[in-house]
Amino acid sequence: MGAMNYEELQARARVMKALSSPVRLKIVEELDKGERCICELQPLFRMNKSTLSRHVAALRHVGIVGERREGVKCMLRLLTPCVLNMCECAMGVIRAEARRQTDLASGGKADET
Amino acid sequence: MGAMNYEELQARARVMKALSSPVRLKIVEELDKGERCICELQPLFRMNKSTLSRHVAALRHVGIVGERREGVKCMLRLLTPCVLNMCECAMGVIRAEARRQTDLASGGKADET
DNA sequence: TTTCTTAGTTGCATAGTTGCGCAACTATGC
DNA sequence: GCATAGTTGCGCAACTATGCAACTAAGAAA
Repeated sequence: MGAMNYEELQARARVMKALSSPVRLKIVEELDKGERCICELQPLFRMNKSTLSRHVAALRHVGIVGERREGVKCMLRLLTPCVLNMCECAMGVIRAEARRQTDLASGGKADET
Repeated sequence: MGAMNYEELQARARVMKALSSPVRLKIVEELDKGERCICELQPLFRMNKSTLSRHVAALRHVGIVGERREGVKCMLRLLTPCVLNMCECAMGVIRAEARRQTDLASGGKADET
């Protein structure tokens, strides 16, 4: 991955930011199971529907989620299942850090994913 | 990747958040080339060293970056090169979205504005 | 030793951003 | 008309990014 200009870095940062909320990650996780409308997502969260709508909008805005109108509902789906890889990578970081903490406690050295 | 509890989602969100800034992404990009101290990173940004120090701290805090003291300097390095995969994934999302925009513009499928 | 220099961190103040609920709105269908 | 599904404007509280200045840490010089 070569040197990037600032616009590219910003674009990437926007994608990361869209995924930097547990609520939005949970939405992604749910949509991975299949299409859902917001009204189906709502019972999974105890928050105002306007707030949930904004979280979904954030994901739509960067192109992670797409919508298809079906009567009164907006059916949502993942446009880029690639984001699941990102989640896996994030887990890698978390596991590596956890390992480091453990190894620190038991005297050893740790590294890498 | 099975259903996750809220703590796991939060942990992932923290990793994403650490990468949700163009400055921090650039730091990661630079550290991918090899160890660097903050004083070597500084010329790449036109910001106060305290601000840069805080960006680095954010990356250290989630376990993306580690440090090794060498005299007066703190040599920084990527602990989890896995984050580069995340960046690649983010590029995938960006490219997919760009493609969608292009298809829309050239009178493709959807209606939209 | 003490002082000086370089590298980095931290407290504080400020400007800007985000997340949230509430209420009002649009849009679709009955 | 009414009901359901979503969006949007507004205001507030919490958080983030930033620069400045003061600080610590380590080595070099006097």
